[in-house]
Amino acid sequence: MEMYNPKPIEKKWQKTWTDEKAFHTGTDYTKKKFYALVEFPYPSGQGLHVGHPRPYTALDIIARKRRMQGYNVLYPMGWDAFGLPTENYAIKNHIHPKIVTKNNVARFKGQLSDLGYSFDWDREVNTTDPEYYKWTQWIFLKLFKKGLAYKSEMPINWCTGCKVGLANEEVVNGVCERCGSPVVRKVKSQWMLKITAYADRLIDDLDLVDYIEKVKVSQKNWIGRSTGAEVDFSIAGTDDVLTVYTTRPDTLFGVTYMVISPEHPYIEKYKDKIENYDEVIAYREEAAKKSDFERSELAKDKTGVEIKGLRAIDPVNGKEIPIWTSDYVLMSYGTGAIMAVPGHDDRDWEFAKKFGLPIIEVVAGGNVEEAAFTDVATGTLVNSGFLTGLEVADAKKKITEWLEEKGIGHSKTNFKLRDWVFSRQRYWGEPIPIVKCDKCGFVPIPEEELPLTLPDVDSYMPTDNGESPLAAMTDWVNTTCPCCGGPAKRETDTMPQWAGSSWYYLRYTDPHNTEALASKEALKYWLPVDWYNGGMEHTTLHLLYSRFWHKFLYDEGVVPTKEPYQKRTSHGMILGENGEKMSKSRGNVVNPDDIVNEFGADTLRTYEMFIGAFELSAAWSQEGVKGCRRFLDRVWKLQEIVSDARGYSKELETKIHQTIKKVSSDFEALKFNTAIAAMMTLVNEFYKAGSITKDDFATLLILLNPVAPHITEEIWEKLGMGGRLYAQKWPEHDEAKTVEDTIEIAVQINGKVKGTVKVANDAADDVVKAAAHELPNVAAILAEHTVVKEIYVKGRIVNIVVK
RNA sequence: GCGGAUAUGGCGGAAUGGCAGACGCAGCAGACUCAAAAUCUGCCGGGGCGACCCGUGUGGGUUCAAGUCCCACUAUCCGCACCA
Repeated sequence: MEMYNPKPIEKKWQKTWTDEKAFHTGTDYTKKKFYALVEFPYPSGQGLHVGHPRPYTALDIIARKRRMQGYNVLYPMGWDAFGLPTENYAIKNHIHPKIVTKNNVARFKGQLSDLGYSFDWDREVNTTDPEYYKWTQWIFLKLFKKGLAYKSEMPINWCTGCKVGLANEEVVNGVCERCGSPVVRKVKSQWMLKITAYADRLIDDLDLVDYIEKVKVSQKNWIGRSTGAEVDFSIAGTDDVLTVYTTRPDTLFGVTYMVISPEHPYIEKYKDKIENYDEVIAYREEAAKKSDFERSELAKDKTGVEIKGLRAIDPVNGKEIPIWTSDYVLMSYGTGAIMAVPGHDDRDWEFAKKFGLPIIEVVAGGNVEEAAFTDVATGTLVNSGFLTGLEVADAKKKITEWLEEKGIGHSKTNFKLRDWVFSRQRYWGEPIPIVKCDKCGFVPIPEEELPLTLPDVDSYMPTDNGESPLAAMTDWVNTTCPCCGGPAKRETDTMPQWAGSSWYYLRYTDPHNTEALASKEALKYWLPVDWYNGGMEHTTLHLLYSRFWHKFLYDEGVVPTKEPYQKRTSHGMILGENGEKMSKSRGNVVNPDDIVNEFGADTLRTYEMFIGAFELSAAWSQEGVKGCRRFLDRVWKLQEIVSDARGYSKELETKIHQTIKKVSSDFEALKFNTAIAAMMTLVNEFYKAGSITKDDFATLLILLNPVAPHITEEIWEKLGMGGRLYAQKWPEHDEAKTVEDTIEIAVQINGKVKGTVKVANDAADDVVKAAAHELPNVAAILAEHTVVKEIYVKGRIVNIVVK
């Protein structure tokens, strides 16, 4: 028999599957459906990385299994192709991003094709295709018309050297990654999407879906819903109040100072009253150099400046307290001002200690001289006037009622979630379909004019003043107002990469539709996505943004479901051989092409699934790859022992049924490593038996087919099994046949294993116990001790407690 | 800082509270070979001649029984809103 040679086999079957339209998604909407989705890749210049095949293979296994189970399966693939790296590459090499993208996509597609995935390539989408982004723009217009897209002054990272806005990632330790110049925050008018309007539903509707728990937790934490109160503090000598948000209104009697963000408008408003204005402004300029992230870190050194000349009055006791400014208070959360309760908040405590501000205990239970006491479950109020003696929860309720009665505060739900900054001063993104007219303001372009295509430009560099490269295209920018017909200018910012990926799963259901983003029938049939797998790194933002858009489209009557994804799972990263993240600079990147060339695609697929627990990161091992190739070689050579009868019959039948059961359930639980281990064990058993029947082999081939589709299809054909393997029915196990005739029971004395006994699987309890007592070393111990207790766990263990 | 996760042989990892180390890699020994590779067979956590003893990051606890449950630590990794 010839040796297993994967290359021609894989090419042959990839071509056959394409010719036979084996994985073409049907449009018979009466058939039961299954929509499997993996995150579409960003087609980078580096080509495919061995991290990509992990999730793709996992859901390819599920998709292939579902087809064998009789489902109409949608398993699509596409390209999330707008983005910074392509644009930066284009700038550097003077190649149009369109061309760069086209080349990268071709490379990625070729590499993916070599891996034998069952994608329906007729449904390929590309976010940079005007026929695609036409609908991205259409969704934006809908949002705009509903008042969910608005302009606001937001800071950007501004490189003082390159004179361009930078992505957070391009800012390293406060300086520009490229030129090393300091980066400062510069305020710019930007498009925002009002995701906060959906904050409650984005949390509450998590009850409707089956996401792995840590994904739900990360969504909830990101949204960060908290309930507390807004409280007005009068400013001494003015009619004004300083409003703060607090989750601990119960600690109002413990307020010893207030802190406002360096950007707080009162600094300008009370410029004349502030005695040390210059010092305050100098501090603000210093703070502007730090990111929110750096600012909110619990740094050992808190910084801040007292605002002299401005004092606040605590509404509960009329005490006058100082107002400070510090960069740990962010303008972007709450009201940009806090009441400081150093006795019961860690950051306030640090600050008070550093600047010698008083600390008052108002909740008993800790030692506020040592540390802030923040436990809300056990504390009782002290030194708190009418709140003294109450539990924290009751005090919160009572003080909130009191504040509302007096008209100086009210309960308030707050979210950490902020509105979505939707503008980018970049070329390679979807143009925002808005024009600005001096008379009419911001005017949406008419829907029938979509797509608003990106004009070709020669230079993709942002302009010196921080505008998008599109701003330099005067022919394109100058237009007429769709409303009044007068002169108007186009919006020159583009959308972020998140835009295209927020709705791509909808387009797959009907990718060539020219009338709508997808037909009602297609959406009704295919939604929701049954199973969406992606990286943990996308489980907060991408998932949140696409859920937000979906909910909006649901409100608009465009989609029929409240949630886009019924089930969400996540995979771990593939690390380099040294256990570090794979990267060019570390020199530990493994290219899947090399593995396919040397061992074959089936080996790569098998290894990626065998490497470890799917949800955990795993280090690559070239030696481990060899082991998987060896396994496939052994499967191939099973052809030599096929005969009319099995070597041993009953035991092998039991093993086969156990394997069907385990592989079927392990695939569903994403436990591919143990499923493959079980198939390896079965192959070992086949060899031990010496001979197997065609049917035995057929069962193994079907089970292994989703993992290693080419080799199994080839053997299927060579054995003359009839038809195509991909079109076979998934096997069912017979529960009765999974039970072994005799079982081994461990025998323990005081929890220590002393030996095992073999008994019939239906042996009565006392028979098993008697057998256990007869074990020589057990009998010896029993002769010298008294039995206190004896436990028999059926089919597992006997534990005899003696003294 | 905030949020999430992880820790088991030389390595990747397995184990509904019930025989720790399945399966694979590496290693060792043997078979085949002039030889090597490949393949096949056996061994393979540590200590001890042995009966046995020790062993799942650390320290406590619950239980007849703990890698698994509880409490307190330690270390490492990932994300943090303009990377995707």
